Amino acid sequence: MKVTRNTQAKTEILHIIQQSKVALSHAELQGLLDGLCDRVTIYRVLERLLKEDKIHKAITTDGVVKYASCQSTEHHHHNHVHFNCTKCNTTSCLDGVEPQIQLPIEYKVETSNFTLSGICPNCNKI
Amino acid sequence: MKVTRNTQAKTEILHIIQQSKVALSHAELQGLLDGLCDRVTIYRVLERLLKEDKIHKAITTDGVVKYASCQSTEHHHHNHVHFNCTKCNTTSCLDGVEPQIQLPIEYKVETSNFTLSGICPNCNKI
DNA sequence: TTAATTAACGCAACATTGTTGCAATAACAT
DNA sequence: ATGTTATTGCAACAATGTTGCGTTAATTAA
Repeated sequence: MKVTRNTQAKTEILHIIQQSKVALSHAELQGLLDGLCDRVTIYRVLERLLKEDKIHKAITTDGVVKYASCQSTEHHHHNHVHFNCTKCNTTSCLDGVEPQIQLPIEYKVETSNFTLSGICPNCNKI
Repeated sequence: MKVTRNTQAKTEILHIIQQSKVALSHAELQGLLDGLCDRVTIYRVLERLLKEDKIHKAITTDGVVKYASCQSTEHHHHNHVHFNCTKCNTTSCLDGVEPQIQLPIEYKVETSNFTLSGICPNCNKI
């Protein structure tokens, strides 16, 4: 694979993820796409967008994989925190928040996933 | 459900998890149990052990759910870090390590999942 | 020790999520 | 416009997780 093509599915999926204020699961994307493309295509497009650093993955505390767009212009900076609200069931990036971790140097970290679960400010008000 | 019973399956599953130095997935447990009980029973026992705070859940950076025993005598203290080695494919608790996170007070945190992925000290030597 | 109660189990069936192979399609460079 | 091939759709499968229900066995009480 040398060139990557901007197909209809890829364009639309990226657009949806970029418009969304919250991270979306495969199933949620499928719903929003409303039959534009096949289930399998969604998986493959997401894989490609991840590789191209256009989106990143977040995993909720119960193991659901969600996707969000990369806001920062600098890539390789995905060690921010995600918050999953158990009331409205949304997952969103806490962009400003960065965890400080001291770990033995013998560990070589490649990727990370920090997810908090609880009640978001919006649901807390109600 | 009022009383919880110490069944053979529950006893053995907890034993395996407590003996293990690494966190185990459902599939790994099933392999180790070698037909002692049904697949479904493993799910139900794990659920019960979680509720009883005997074990805790860790989710790897690619969404695999793993289970580990709770070392500390104090419960409700599960915000430690897990490390997932991509080489030997093991997930283990970094017991000493605790992430420092500053987040807006409006967030009410209930559970958390911090997982790092990369190369563990053991595999790094080789 | 035995009998009664019911938590927990096994099994079957299903739902969801993710993967793979392959022929058809559609981006895109020329 | 045409050729190349990345990407898609479809079908089939694998893995993971859930649910209902009749049976089994852990525990309590007689």
